[in-house]
Amino acid sequence: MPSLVAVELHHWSNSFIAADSKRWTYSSPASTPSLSSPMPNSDEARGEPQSRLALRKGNIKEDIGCKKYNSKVNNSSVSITPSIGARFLRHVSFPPDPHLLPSALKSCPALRLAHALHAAAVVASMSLDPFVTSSLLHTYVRFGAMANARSVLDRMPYKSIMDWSALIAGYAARGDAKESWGLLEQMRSAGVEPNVITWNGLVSGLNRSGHTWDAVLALVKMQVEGFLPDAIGVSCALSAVGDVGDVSFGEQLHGYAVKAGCRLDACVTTALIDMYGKCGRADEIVQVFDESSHMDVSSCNALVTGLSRNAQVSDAVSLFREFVGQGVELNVVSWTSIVACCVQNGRDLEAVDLFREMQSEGIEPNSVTIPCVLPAFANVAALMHGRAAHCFALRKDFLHNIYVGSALVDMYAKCGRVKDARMIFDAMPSRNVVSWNAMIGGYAMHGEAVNAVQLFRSMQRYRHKPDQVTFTCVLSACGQAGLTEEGRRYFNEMQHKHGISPRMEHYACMVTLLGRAGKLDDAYDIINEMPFVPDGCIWGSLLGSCRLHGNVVLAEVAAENLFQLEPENAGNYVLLSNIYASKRMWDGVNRVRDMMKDKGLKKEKGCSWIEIKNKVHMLLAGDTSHPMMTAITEKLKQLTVEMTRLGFAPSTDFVLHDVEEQEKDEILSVHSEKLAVALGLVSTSPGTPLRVIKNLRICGDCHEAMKFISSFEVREISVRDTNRFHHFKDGKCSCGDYW
DNA sequence: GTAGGGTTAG
Repeated sequence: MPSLVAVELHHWSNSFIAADSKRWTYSSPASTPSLSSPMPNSDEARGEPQSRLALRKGNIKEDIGCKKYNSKVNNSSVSITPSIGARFLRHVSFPPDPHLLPSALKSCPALRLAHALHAAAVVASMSLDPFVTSSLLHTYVRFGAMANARSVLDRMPYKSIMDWSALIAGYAARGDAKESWGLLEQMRSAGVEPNVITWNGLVSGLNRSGHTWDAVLALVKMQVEGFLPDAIGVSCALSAVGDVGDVSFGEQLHGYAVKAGCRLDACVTTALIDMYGKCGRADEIVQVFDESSHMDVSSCNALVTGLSRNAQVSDAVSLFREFVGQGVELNVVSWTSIVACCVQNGRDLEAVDLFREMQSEGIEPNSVTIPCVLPAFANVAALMHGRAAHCFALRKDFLHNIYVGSALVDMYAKCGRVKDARMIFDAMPSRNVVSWNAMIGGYAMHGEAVNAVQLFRSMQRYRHKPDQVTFTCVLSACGQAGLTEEGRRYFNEMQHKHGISPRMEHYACMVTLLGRAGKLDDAYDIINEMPFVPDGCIWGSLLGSCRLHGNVVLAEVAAENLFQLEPENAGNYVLLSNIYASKRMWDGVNRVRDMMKDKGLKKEKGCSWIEIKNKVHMLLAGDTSHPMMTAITEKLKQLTVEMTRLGFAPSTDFVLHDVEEQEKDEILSVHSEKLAVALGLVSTSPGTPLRVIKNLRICGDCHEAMKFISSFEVREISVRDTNRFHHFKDGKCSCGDYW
């Protein structure tokens, strides 16, 4: 019977919410008579968009969108009205039965439905039934509606230890440490003795809400008050200690766990590995793992992540392979961990391969996997893979997740689809500094400086605090758009208004910004004022600006510094030589030529920026007469034949998506691209013409294309224009790439 | 008929 209620509720809640969204979203709570005292709620009362309500569904951790979240407790109010209760009762087939309501609440999928059930209970005079109230309280805690939960508890004639504990854990998990401690006291004064579970709930909640020190202190206090922390409390505290990075406290907890006999508990092992990994103790994590008695998948995952954190990427990957070979039942966390490990260490193609392998193993990605793998798609400009991830996220209702949204914005921007990025950005129900940075950076990356600056202003209007990344994007955008004075102002505001000390990249942006505007002396002053030794990017930027404005004196200063920092970089010498040549200072040209000879450096083919630029322009413009185009077209034909032979067909979703984007006349080329990208990722290595194909069609920025060209035409190259500087070696971009 | 604490992936 309860399961039938659950099915009906689920069905009913969907239609109720769909039909009633306007009313729930926009109606003023004050306009409806209140049955009980104002019942606090959140989004409706604030008039926030309905999509935000989706946050309340299901797993709170997942919905808030972060592992350890810190969200404010709701204190606004909405009324539980008799009309809602009555409407609810008219809609369902079951009677308002005190035996059924708890079951209904147990399977309740949305907060507003819980409100309706609450209203129905009040209408049917069951709101004081102990089972009903207890269920209501736990349901409200589940949805994070703490003020609702509190109000229920206050009215409960009998408050059990479970009720108190749930509320305390709920407040702690929502970041309201003060309220949880207060409740603990109230609980005591009400004559209920807290137990280990109450304490553990407090420790766990504080840890999850990011109040890491509070969590550790709670564990200490628990012990002082005579409760012996068990495996659960120790695991939570270890997790908190890892975030704080206090390894000595972690070691004490380790010792305690041994004494208390819970060291070999699987969760303690995992938490210990995690803690040592976060504290940079790579040796300890292996030892703790080796000591554990059985192969626990969580410990395996923690080990992989721990090694990854400590820059032992190859070890992490080979260990993962060993686990696969040993038949360890790896789960979605395991696969996400290894994908994240590769992405974070610049192994994008390996990450993409592992992601595909994960899918072929039948492991479905979740809302953490998607933002982990998206940067890999973004970095190799695999737009179609990115879109597939977008479609998947849409189907799985992950788009409200702030990590998923931000990663999609970043992916679309890096793949040259700035408008798509903006669409995702605008639809995000909530944003954090990462989301803003992704969008502002996306604009800056594609030269849309005005949009970048405008968005930066809106960010401030929304009272979101910019960080150092935001300013890198904004300063770079200002430099590109020639907004010199504005850039200067932001550089000052960054330090004096926002308290952010400029880093190397901010100085590089300023040197570029001033240099480009012809204020070379100011640029030089900035370099001299820097609190650290300028790197090659800084001097390179100045040298580039000197080329632009024909300033030989400063060019010589910049070049001298650059030659010391990068003695083997032929591009620097060539640039100085070009500056001399533009002034017809042939002595200077000869001097540089001699220097290059002495060092055994040659002006390699393809070394000059102009040559590269011309090639990129030809490619991007789709110049079919270019010899490389013939090779690409030929390769594409081969791939298409091969794909057809292997029985691959382009996904309908993609085609429809493209049609919607009014790219009808490009459908054929999009098809080809998909085939090429798909097969390219299956069976080819980086540096094949496939990258050009992708860049050619989908990447508005020539950055990736340059990277590609340099990877197979010359071994080392330094490319600078007035906006950016790139140093390529063996196909890798090693400096000046702040994105 | 309800109900309290668990580690690891972004």
